[in-house]
Amino acid sequence: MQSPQIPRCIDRNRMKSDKYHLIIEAAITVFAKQGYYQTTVAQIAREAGVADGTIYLYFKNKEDILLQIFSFRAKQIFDQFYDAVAHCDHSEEKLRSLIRNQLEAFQQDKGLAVVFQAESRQVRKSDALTEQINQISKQYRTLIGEIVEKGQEEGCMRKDLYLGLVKRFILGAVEEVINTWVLAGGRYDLASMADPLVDLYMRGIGNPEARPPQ
Amino acid sequence: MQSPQIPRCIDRNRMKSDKYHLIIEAAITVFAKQGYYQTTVAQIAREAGVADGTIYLYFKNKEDILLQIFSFRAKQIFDQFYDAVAHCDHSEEKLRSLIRNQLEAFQQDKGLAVVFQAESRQVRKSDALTEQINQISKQYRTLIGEIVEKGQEEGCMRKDLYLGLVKRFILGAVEEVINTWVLAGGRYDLASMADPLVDLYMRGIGNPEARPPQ
Amino acid sequence: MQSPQIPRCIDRNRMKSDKYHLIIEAAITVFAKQGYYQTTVAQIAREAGVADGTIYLYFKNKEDILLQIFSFRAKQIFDQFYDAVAHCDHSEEKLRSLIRNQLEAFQQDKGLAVVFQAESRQVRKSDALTEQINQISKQYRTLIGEIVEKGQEEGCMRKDLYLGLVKRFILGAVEEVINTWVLAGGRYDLASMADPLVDLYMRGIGNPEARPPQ
Amino acid sequence: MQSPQIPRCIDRNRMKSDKYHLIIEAAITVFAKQGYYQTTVAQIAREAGVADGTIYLYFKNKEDILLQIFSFRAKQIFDQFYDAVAHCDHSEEKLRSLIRNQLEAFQQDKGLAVVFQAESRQVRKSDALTEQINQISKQYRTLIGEIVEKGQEEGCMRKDLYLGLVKRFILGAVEEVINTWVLAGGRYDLASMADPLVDLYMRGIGNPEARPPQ
DNA sequence: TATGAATGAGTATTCATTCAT
DNA sequence: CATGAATGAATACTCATTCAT
Repeated sequence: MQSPQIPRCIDRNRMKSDKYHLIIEAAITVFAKQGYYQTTVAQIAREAGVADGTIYLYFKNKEDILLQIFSFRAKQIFDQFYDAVAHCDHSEEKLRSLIRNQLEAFQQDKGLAVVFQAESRQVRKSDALTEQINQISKQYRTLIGEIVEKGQEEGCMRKDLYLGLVKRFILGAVEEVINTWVLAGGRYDLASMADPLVDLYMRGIGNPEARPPQ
Repeated sequence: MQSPQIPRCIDRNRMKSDKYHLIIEAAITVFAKQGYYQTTVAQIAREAGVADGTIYLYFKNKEDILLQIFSFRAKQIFDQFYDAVAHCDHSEEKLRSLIRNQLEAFQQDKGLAVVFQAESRQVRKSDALTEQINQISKQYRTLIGEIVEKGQEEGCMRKDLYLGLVKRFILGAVEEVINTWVLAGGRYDLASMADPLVDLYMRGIGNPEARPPQ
Repeated sequence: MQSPQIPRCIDRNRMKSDKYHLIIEAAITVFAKQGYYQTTVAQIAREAGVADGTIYLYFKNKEDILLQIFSFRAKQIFDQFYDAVAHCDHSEEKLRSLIRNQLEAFQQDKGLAVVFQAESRQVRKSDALTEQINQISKQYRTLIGEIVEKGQEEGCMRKDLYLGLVKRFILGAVEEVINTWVLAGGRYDLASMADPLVDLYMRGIGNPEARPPQ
Repeated sequence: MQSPQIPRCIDRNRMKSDKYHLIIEAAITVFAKQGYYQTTVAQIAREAGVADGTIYLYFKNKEDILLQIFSFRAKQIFDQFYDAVAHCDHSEEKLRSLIRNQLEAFQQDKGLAVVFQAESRQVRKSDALTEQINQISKQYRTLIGEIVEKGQEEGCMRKDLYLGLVKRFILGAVEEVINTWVLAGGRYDLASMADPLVDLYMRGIGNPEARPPQ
């Protein structure tokens, strides 16, 4: 489950004390509190309990820390999503599982959620970072797209849908739900919103009784 | 082109030469391109064609420029929304009008859209700014809430809805649609997505045929 | 005599108070005392009586200061050499005038002499700097070469000379004389060594009496 | 603290594997390429194939490496000079031998030549280093002085010479010849310049035919 | 001895802000 | 009002040196 991609680190027991993760976690904490640009490298170092210079043994520069957060931690999370989706048969179940997993993941690591929400929208800090972010969200959208297409095959989802829009529709709503939770200080149960949200995805807000069956 | 609502400014002749708007527009342009923190005051000044020091005759500091963008320009826009909504009878029409207006507004001023998308998610630059942003989005959510409640009264919207979630559901989706358009470089017609999007809001992605009528 | 090449500076009266020269002189002083690498930009600023940031209004970076010293100040000096040489008829007089001028110039600005001696030998700080230094010394060697060739025509200098070696022979000796003077703290009259040195150039150290006239 | 005078080390087997020389040679190589201040201790360590910390088992600090290069390697070389001079009878031969030896020595170790040329001119890195450099060049000048004085006794050198100037005259010329060779990338035969150079020392560039015999 | 991860003091450079003109 | 030269506090990053292993 844990990150096998860490450079020059094989021993699983050492991993927890590894400075790399210490710094990553510290950075998430401070980025979440103050934002990337408002955070100094010295603050990350202090939070991690290491010297300023130590950070540069594990990261190329300040931006690289953010890049690693996105590439390493995000991948960890999105792998979970894939697993969760794979274990469901029905496409509506897949969607429900995906949304619940996403809400749970962010609920478990609020700091990471904050960093994602805040920094991924920022304009290009660098090409590498932009690309990383784009790649992640593209993967996510692809996953949603696959679920919807499967749902159309199964007949439980409408066939007259512009897929690109559906993806944004789903992604945007769940992100806003997370965002609101983040801005509220994470004080309520985020995961419990999965089912009502999926209900909205599926049925919308319109009242079918009021509509003449077309 | 020039903003008629400047407080403490009555003389229309002076207004055109007013540096205030020049700087606001320049700031939006540069913030949109580079983000708030990556932008220097000198860049804004150059873009506006004024001296660095001149900016401090109109704005308290760099952050105040962003604050003014949110408070002044945003209010301008959201006033339009209110008007648009007020001219519709039916609540679904109100929602449709709101979404279309929002997409049109951002399509007309892509720079502003970018700044909104990017900077409003950033954690506290200052209390004043955070408050400003919160106030705007609260107003917007209130507007949506009113529309939905009216729709429930009219019977065209489901009554079994958690209103807080519906607001995020609508807001998140439209923002993501805008965001995608921004990231794509604003190269397609954004406003045309209003109707399909509202259709998704109303009907969701589920296929009612496949559901046993409950 | 004064630098007409200063950017955006036409008024000759303002020139003396110009920060550019203030910083150049300060840098020469501090570089001379401590060497380029041992000198901090803050020290130059303090010596010049300006703020640290002011330096970057006139110079691209620390290295650019050294580059300007070489390109601007050195050219000033070498122009003098050309003048001095041009005013002499006889080639031995030209050589004598050149050497005396060089010794006088460095005597008048010991700091500059020190910087030249110390930093011009250093390996490539940058391509621009290396090129600048090479260009200067090449000009100087060309000047010497012309004098020697003229001397050969006039018959007062030997014709069986490898010109490249002669240049180094002359240049090296005078530089070493300057260098010794610098290391001795500049406490004796440098210019007075011109005539004895040229005597050595012309006659060498050998005793012609002891030689069988060939 | 360790090993200041390696030459006295008798055990030949230890010497070859001795890290001390490995590091000295590595340092010369890297100093030659980049200059003292531009070189990091880590680079020397990598070039020597040892760990960074190992260097501090053999040298007090970075500067001590340079000090050792000057004191240890330079002495090695200047001992050769003494030998070479001692084996000549005639003082002109001594001078010739000295110059040829110097050129040969530097030709054989271009790196060392570069380091000498570049770093010895630098202003005080430390008192110990300055003193070391001064001592070496003083020894060299003393040697030259002795040769010249002997030449005066023998009658083959002029007696009307200011000895201090003669020393600089000889030293400067040969150093410039070396310097030029270094800057040219060491691509031609340096040692072959010894005889023409000594010819210049002895006879100068003047044409005795043109001079009225005094 | 040998290692190399960790340290943290030191520095070049940027940039929001001021103020004399 | 307008300017833009000057300021100097703030900060990312480097690298000589140490020390636990």
